[in-house]
Amino acid sequence: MSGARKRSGAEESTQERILNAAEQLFAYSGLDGTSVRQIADKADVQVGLINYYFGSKEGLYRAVFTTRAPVVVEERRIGLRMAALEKDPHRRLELIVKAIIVPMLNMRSRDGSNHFSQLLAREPRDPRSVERGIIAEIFDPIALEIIESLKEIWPDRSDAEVHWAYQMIIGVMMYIMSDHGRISRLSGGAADPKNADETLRIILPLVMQGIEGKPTG
Amino acid sequence: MSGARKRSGAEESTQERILNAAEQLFAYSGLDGTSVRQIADKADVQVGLINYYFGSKEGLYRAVFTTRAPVVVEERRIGLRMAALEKDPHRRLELIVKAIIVPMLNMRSRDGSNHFSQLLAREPRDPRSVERGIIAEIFDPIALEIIESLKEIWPDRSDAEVHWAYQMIIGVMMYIMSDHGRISRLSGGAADPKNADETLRIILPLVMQGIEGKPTG
DNA sequence: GGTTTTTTTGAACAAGCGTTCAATTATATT
DNA sequence: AATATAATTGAACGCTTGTTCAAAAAAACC
Repeated sequence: MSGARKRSGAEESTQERILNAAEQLFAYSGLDGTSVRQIADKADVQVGLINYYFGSKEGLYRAVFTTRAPVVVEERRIGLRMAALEKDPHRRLELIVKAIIVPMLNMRSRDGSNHFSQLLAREPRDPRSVERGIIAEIFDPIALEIIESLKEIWPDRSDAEVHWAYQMIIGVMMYIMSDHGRISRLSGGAADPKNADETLRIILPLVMQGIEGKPTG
Repeated sequence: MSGARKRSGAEESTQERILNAAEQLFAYSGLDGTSVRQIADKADVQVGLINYYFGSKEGLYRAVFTTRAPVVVEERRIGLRMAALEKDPHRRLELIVKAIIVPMLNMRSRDGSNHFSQLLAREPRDPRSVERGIIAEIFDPIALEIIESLKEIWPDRSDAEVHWAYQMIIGVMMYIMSDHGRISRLSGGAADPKNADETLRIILPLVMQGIEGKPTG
């Protein structure tokens, strides 16, 4: 039954197998909709090992984020540093927006963690996410860095204006990342977020125009 | 124990009490995170009555949508008809965008159904929502009507462009509706979607500018 | 006022849940 | 080779899950 256990040279550790299975199932069915036994089955592992390695089901949930999220955060940080080198405000802004969106699109097409983007889009939409504090812990710091970068471009804008602009970028991106076929269904296939390049090409000017004009007055 | 059972003249029926309790709990904990016993307790009702009236837990979940959603859909339809009377393209577009956003904001501040907006923002973010088909059944028709209205304003835009513009409006709105304090937390209270008027005042120009410029070229 | 239908009760059902643990096997250390 | 540590097994724990159902109460009907 074990199937793909010791296939290639680089074999997965037990923890990794559990994390991969958990990522996939949590992304599809959520924290409550996934049972530890489902995860254990998919990982080809005994149920007890989940508690042995991760303490609890929620511990495993948290572990998925702490192992996967740093990749996105680091990519964003690099993009932000590159943006800081650009003098032209318009181009600088575009680089900042790209620093936010591109790591997310990358993750979607990356082999090992294509499910994590769904999970990540899902988590902050859950009211109980606030209690867990995962998003606050992992993503608030980089979010504040991004907002600081935006403030440098817009010294005349108020805090609220900058924050709302930021939220608009995140909002559009998150919405598209968490789409499960409705966009394609409604448009008869004309618009499809599965295509990463196309999505960026369309979304970028939409977002740029939205946030670049002076909001009030 | 029963508490607020036969208080005022207009007393709630058993079904209504179950629906209200379900709406609230589903909004906060999701379909899987809510148990029928929690709902029964909150509604001050026997567990069996949920299956008696709604067949199953998912039947109740579905019933919450079919009883609450038509209000939003109808408000949008009315807003769309009003927009059709406006000749100026810019103002027409603004009325269409308002027809999308305002019913959602209204629902948030309405007494009986303030939790439904959270539930509604949550449902399409669940991958299994596609299997349930609730969103497709209830909201696809009005969505297509809105897109048709947009096409009338933009006869030169491609299907994909119009659909992406529509998705951007919905995306920003949904993101803000499903926020659970992060926007306020990050901005130190400067930006807070709890304030409906303020939210519309800020979001409207952001979205308008985003979709009004010609996307490609 | 008696009869039929609807609603409510209270309890039970089997199945699944997350977690624990002693016993066993494998790996690393000395 | 003997010992100590880590990983895995297999089964059990108590509890909650959604659903069912016969019996009792209430409401509607003729």
